[in-house]
Amino acid sequence: MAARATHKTSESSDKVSVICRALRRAIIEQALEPGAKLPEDSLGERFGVSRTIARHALGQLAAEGLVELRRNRIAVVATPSWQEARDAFDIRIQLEGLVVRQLAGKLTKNQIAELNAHVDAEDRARGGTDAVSIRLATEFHILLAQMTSSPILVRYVSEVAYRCCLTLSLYSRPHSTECAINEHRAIIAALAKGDEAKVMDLMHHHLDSVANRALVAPAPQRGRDLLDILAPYADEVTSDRVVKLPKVARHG
Amino acid sequence: MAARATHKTSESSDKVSVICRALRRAIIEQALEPGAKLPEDSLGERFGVSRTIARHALGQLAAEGLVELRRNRIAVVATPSWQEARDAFDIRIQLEGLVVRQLAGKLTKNQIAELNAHVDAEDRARGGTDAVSIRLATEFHILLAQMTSSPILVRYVSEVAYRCCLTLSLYSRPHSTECAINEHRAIIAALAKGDEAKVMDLMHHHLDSVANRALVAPAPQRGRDLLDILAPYADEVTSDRVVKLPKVARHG
DNA sequence: AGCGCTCCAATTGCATGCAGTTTGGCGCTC
DNA sequence: GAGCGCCAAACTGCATGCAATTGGAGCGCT
Repeated sequence: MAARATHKTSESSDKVSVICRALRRAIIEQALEPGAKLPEDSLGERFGVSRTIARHALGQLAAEGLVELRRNRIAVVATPSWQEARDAFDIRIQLEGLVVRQLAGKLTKNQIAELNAHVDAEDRARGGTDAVSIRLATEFHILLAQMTSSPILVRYVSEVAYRCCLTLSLYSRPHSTECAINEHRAIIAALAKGDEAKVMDLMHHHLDSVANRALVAPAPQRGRDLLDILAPYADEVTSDRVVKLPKVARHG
Repeated sequence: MAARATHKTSESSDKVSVICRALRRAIIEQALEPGAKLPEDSLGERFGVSRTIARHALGQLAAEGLVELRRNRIAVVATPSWQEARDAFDIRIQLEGLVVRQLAGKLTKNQIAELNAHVDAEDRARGGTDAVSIRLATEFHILLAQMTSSPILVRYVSEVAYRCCLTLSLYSRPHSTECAINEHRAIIAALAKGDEAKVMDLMHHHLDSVANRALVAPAPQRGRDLLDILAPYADEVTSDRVVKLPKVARHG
């Protein structure tokens, strides 16, 4: 029972890691929505630490892509563009393909039981809020990744799954988690049977359908900053006056 | 001065990012070998910043997997296990497959020229040290990733490529970069022709062969004084507080 | 000599303080 | 009323200081 897969890279028990975990969870449960401000002072006060620590935690979360940090500006919860969301799902499909390929036919009975227990928990949570359902669904995938015992794979799958979580809260409409739960069960079954091709296919379609359910309109561009949109166009302008557009209000 | 296409996500111009870049480069050029100690004091002294900043930089590099951080212990350059190295290459193959799939047939003339120029540089560097060759080869892949304009893909490919760099310095024998250079040229050609299947295949075999050439047997490393190693990297730091000469005696 | 203990230098963990930058509101002008 | 500039509050960037922990040298015991 080697469940003690503590990542040596980070996530020990120092204060920074605690704050990271708390914020990460708050973000993926949508308690903190994309764009929410995260001033160092407030965080420090809230968690009973100094600004130094809060700052460090924000740095870590920025490295994971959950938080956006701009010099001299208040940190905010990341608001991925639609295209970034799409990219994140593409990457996720590849990575989780790697996971199930490694896992097919190699799961112990205990592991299968653990997975089933998790999905049961997802089932029980169906009555609750969407946020909790989404978190549990995400954690199912992370649990799978952990079973590979590959720290690198765990880290990347976790990160990208959290990112996808974030985009779900931005672009998805009221959620229907039930089919996802069934797909989870199907994946477990195929993994147990050791049918690698089948499980790869299942996982691919599972993630693809989640992505498609979530990322509906090709051009919502909600919450996207005008300057970002115009950035590629400004590159071709040679005048030095393009740098500063007046503060144009977003229509909306 | 030409407009810098710096990504805003991180790597701006604050001191932490500068130190991260310097250390990252020192690590992938094997000036800092896996296992090398990175005390906050020494880093701060060398780069002319306070320990707070050095610490923050170490945190970022740890998040990228280049540095290992253990509570109350001196940070060290990461020493991936052989298995982790193998996993990193597997992930890399998947991610770079995504890159070339997106890029096949979509490159502009300028981009193709840029790629060719880079490989030319690799060619010229063949007489130099292995470290530089390895860095250039890695940067070729990162350059490809950047052409997807997908920040997420760029970040993950960069990270995992750096990690692979690290393992190369641990497990590879005297390098033969020439075939890699030819493979780079072949990839460019296939990308330009838009032959997606071909380029996927080429990239897959390219990375696989690099991995197989590299991951053979461990090689022992010798240690050097940190401050000496970092001397050339500290030049980029613009601070009057930079300490010019090491004043820490090496053992013996 | 070999083994364990103690103690101190080295180093990290964290808070606080100060300086520089951004934000947003207020009043002034047109 | 809309725009512009100014100023204080809020906030970040960074250095420094102090307490806690580590590890290793030196010392004594067996």
